[in-house]
Amino acid sequence: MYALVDCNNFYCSCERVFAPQLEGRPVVVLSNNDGCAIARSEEAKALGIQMGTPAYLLEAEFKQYNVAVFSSNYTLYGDMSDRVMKLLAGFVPQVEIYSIDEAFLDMHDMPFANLLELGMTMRNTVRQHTGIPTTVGIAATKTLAKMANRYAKKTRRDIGVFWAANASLVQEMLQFSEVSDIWGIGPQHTLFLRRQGFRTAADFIKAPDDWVRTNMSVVGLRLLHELRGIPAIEWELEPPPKQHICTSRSFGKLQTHLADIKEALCNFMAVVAQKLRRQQSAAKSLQVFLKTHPHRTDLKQYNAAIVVDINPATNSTPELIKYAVKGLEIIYRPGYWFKKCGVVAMELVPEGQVQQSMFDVTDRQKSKQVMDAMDRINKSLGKDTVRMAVQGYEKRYRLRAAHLSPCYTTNYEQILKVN
DNA sequence: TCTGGGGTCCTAGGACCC
DNA sequence: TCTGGGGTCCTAGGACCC
Repeated sequence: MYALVDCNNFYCSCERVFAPQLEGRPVVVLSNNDGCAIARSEEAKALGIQMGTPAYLLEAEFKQYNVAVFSSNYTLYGDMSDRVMKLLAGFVPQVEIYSIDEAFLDMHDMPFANLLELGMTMRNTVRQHTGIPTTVGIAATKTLAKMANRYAKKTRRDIGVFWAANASLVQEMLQFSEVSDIWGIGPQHTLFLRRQGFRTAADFIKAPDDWVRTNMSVVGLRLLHELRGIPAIEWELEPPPKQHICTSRSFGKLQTHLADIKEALCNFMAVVAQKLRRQQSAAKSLQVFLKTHPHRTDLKQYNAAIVVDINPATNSTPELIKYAVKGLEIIYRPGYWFKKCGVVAMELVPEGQVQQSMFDVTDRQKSKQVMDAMDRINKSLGKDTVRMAVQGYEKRYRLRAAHLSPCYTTNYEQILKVN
């Protein structure tokens, strides 16, 4: 058996933990740059506020219904997530952290008769220790556990747990779930399956293997098996090293000058470099890209990207910044208003196995020590304590974040005060 | 009068996830 | 004025090799 535990309206719930006066009030959390709604409390969902709606279209509604609006505060959500995951890990032998607000739990060695009770205990504990409400779905495979979780939300609101404990409960859940509700079935396959006459998951599991293989590839076939109760998706207990690492942002205001864009790009490059070091990888190439604003049809458009080879592979911030700037200078064109730029580290290799170049004059050992020291300082004293001069301090490009909450749990200056 | 077969690697594009 | 960001996996087709 597998359990899928997920945090209800996670970002909104995090904001509410530290602002309990918001209980009962609609809460919305906006994406980066305060662009669109990405998390909604139950009250906000009831108002009909859809996931992904641009914030500017919601302004009147926010005012009318006294919605509490927040910019996204990933530092806070990340820390709250760690706390939830640590608690869950105390209950079962294995936990796979699937996303910031979800985890698969290995229930195979747990006392079978009590799984529902176990689910409720976990849920209560997480709620009590972190303030975050969760929902638990328990079933024979990961895909069914996902479905059980959704089913719990729809039909077991009171206890917040659903266990597909026997064939008739599984069938009940499959019949309730539309094909579009299945984890792994997106808009394209939904359309296709509906046209073929499949409406619910219960319909879909009757489809012949060959037909599914032909029309939906091995991914679809795996899914089919999972829905029939045969596990086909492996545990992924520690995340494999990433194959690409990207950082990109929209600018708070459109930018046109190379110097400003360069400053932004250097900051993004520094973030990527740090992520590379954290997973002990080095990059053999970089992609740098730059875009104008696609929705501003009144302005000239220009989108460009370039791949820059790196030799030898590196994860040193100053070295990577040199390559990124080189790429930017090639693709940059004056006279445009740019909305976004970014950098992707590609062809990642383990940092210990970097092929040395004969002509390399850099002292790699020393450079690594400098980066280690920088990462340690930034970890203990806050990010960006030590930075490259080119990263600048102006941040003219910076994101809009007009409704940011304090970092209650990670910054002493911003800790909650109780009077 | 006529042009094999089998394999690998790379890339672009599609689909999906949170 | 105004629409996020960061990933994965799979497949088909082309280039190339022997």
